[in-house]
Amino acid sequence: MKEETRKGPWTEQEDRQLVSSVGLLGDRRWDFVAKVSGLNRTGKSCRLRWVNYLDPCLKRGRMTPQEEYLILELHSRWGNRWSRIARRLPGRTDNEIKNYWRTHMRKKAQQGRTKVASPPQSSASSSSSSWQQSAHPFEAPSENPEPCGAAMVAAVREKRDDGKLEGYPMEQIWDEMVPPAEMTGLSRYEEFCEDEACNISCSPMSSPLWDYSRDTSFGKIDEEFKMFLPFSIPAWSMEENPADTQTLPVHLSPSNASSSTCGRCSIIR
DNA sequence: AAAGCAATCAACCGCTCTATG
DNA sequence: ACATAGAGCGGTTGATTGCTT
Repeated sequence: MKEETRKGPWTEQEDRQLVSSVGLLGDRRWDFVAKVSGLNRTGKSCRLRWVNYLDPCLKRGRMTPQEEYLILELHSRWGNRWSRIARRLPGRTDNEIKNYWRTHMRKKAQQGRTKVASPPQSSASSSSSSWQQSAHPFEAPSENPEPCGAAMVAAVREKRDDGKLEGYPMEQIWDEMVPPAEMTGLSRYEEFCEDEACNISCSPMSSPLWDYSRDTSFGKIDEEFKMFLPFSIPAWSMEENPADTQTLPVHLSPSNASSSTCGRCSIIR
């Protein structure tokens, strides 16, 4: 009988195990990492934990206005392509951005959309003229009847999805919503048109063991890898009944798990 | 103080994509 | 060309936290 893989929240112990394993094995081949680490988790789960929480490249804390703006802008262009958007926000994960969008931005967009969809009869219709007066996209709508930036984007998006812009040129939209240059450091169209060229990403963590591992069968690896690990592996995965939870003799933290440089954030790790 | 509600975020699920044999 | 496994992605859920009444 094989023990079921663990689910749910990660413990500190598991985190440490994963960090040290990734430090040694690299952040690829997650099934392998999961197995060798002795964690009773799926590779998928390990990857997620690393990517969304343990990776030293990650930023913590609130989104900055610049980041907020970028998210808004990129979402208007790419839709729910979270990972793609995340590549433009170093230190932020797709999951984080996705959550953020769901809670903050979508709300804003919806607020604005409602206003756009049903403009006050007395005003000069929902034409571009009213949008032009709106303040910075991230200013809260408050009593201001004008749609916020998110609303503009939402409205524009609806039109674009249609394939029609209905006489409202993108250039104009950009002019209305783009913040001062120093805010994003981007040059609008050029910046976004390059698209896939923007591969700001962490290069996979290299590991001396890595090349070795990919050519080797698990059966063989199991024994051979034990000697590299800073903690003892229980009978674990190869046995029917992985026994104890081992304690780590090492003091590993995300910042000292390895000494390679992260290409995405330049953090020496 | 406590109950109810909303917001937030970590984690899982199912699907698709990609690399490899 | 096809099958398979692993990785990645987006959507969703559930637990936790913070706020309001």
